[in-house]
Amino acid sequence: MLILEALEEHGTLRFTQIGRIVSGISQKMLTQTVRRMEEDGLVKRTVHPVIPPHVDYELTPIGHSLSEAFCGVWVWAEKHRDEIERARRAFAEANGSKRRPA
Amino acid sequence: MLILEALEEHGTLRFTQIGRIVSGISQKMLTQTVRRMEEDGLVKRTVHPVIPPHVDYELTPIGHSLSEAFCGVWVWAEKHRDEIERARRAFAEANGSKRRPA
DNA sequence: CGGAATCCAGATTGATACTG
DNA sequence: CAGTATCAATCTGGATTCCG
Repeated sequence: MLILEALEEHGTLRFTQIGRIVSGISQKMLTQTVRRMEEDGLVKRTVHPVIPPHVDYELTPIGHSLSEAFCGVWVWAEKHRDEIERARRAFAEANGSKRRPA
Repeated sequence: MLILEALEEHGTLRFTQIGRIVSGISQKMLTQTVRRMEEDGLVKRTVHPVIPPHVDYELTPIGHSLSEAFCGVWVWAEKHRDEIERARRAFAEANGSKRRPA
């Protein structure tokens, strides 16, 4: 989802640019994920045969449509994140104390 | 997502009923998932102290809202499933043959 | 019925080193 | 720059058994 959103917002990006935007991802996971997205037809991968190598990634129409589909979830997450956090703490306080008494 | 949709469509359900609707899920995963959903405040879990035990699950308002948020993804998946499948086969034929020559 | 506890094979992932 | 290859550690999920 993060890569999807990165490409949705920034348009065409290079490998390391995606890596910087989706900070915390290992280059292995980045490679695997963009490859799978390419397989699925969500992204187009363009290799420019120059030295040093230059590879561009951009969303396909299907990729864009998935990004839009996820928009609702994205908005939901932002909106309810705090509420979820509170629910977790409330649950921990109600049930956790019975399992891990002081 | 499957559990969420099951509860969204059928309303209140019992443990084994969810298991039947979400067929293929192990009871371990079912337990884990409904527990996490309960922790997150997405579902309400009601235990009726009778023998044999009777436990009901239903979505909370937040759970319903998440279900709605996922609706777009759900529709997208149905709509583009075939397209994704085709893209995968096309990719396999274009690239796989170079790595695994006949 | 609705779980909890245990065991275990296999999938994921990060870290690291190497390459054209 | 944009990867690939490999190892090790972790995490996951399924199967099984037991319980009130």
